[in-house]
Amino acid sequence: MSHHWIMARKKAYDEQEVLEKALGLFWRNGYETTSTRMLEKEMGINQFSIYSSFGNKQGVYIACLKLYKQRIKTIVSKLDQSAAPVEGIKTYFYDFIEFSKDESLSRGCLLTNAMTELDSSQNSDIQTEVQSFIDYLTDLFAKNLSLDVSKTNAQIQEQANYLIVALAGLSLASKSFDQERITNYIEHTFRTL
Amino acid sequence: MSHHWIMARKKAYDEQEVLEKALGLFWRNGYETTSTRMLEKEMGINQFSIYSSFGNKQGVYIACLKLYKQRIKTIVSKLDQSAAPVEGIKTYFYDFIEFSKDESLSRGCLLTNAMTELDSSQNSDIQTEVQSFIDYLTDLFAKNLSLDVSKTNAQIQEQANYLIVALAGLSLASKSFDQERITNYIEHTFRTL
DNA sequence: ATCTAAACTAAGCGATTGCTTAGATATTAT
DNA sequence: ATAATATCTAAGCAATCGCTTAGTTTAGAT
Repeated sequence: MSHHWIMARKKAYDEQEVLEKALGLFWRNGYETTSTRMLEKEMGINQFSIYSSFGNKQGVYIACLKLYKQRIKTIVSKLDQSAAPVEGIKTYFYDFIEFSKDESLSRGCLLTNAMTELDSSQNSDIQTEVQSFIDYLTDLFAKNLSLDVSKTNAQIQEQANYLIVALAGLSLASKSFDQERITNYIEHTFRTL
Repeated sequence: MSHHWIMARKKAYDEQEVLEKALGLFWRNGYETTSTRMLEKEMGINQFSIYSSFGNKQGVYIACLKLYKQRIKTIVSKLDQSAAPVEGIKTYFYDFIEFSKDESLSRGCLLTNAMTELDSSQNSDIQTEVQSFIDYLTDLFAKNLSLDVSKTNAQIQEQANYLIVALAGLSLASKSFDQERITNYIEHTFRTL
């Protein structure tokens, strides 16, 4: 019993590295449309390896959602550190558009896409993953809005709620409408704040 | 050649009637998730009948899109006939929420759902079907806004563009956010107009 | 009554889905 | 070297996909 056999062979791939590839695939195609064969091809590893690393298809997807959150942290923390009330959020909107751009068209937000595509009754793990980010971002919006000391708490909550819905809407709209309409939408959105 | 054999046996179902069932299914589940077996069960007719009436799965879907347009005409024509600038559109937003409600949660807009789910490069027939409605509705918005004679043409175009994006956003948001947040969003949306 | 053909039922088509498994290969501790 | 075992390849699993087809039933035209 004194001898234990740990690691008989090294993994030929880096889990984080192949996840990046999977993220790109899911982001472009959505969950259902992406098959395990496509994942296999894109990630460059065998199905066996995928399942041994992530359990199942949903496991890969959830790992991608977490990676996505990590990736978007760049612009989120920029918002977090902004000292400009309202303007910081507006900048986040534009940063988001840039962040989710793929060639000419946008892929939208992976989290919003997940929310739209997957039934809310099923896939509660995914739903939790999305909801927690929404709540977190709403709080950040509220925090930024409260930099304007003339606003009441009630106003702040109302405006933060408004903006998070507007952002979700923007995510969808950016996938179908042209840049001019999007810019017009953002500018109009912030006109009341 | 003088005799021609028209109709050897009557259809046991009404095409419009079974389409209503299919519409409900597609609206709840989306295109990909809805299988031909599910359609068979819901429509109450055999796959053979489905394919002989509508060609293929996409044929059923497109017929449903057209039926949907027909159904939503109730609230669209209400907007068309409205003499109240801005307020008529706001009413349309609320009417739309009511129209797409299923029990407690919304199913969103079938056309917007189609736009989101289906790749814009593929399914050009579907894309055309959706786009024509968007253009039509944008024109109606512009027409309503122009009831306010103090607005310039440029303003009208800008605001109509803003509102159509906001409506698409609302369609998505209504599927995930609670009624209070939705109401708050609509009220805020119309504050600048 | 008989012929013709559209509308039905039910079985089945090849392709693809998510996932597993048998067996070869590589790496580490003894 | 040898034994042990995690990781690989590649084939294959049952289930489901969109769609078709063979064969029966029903109805109108003669």
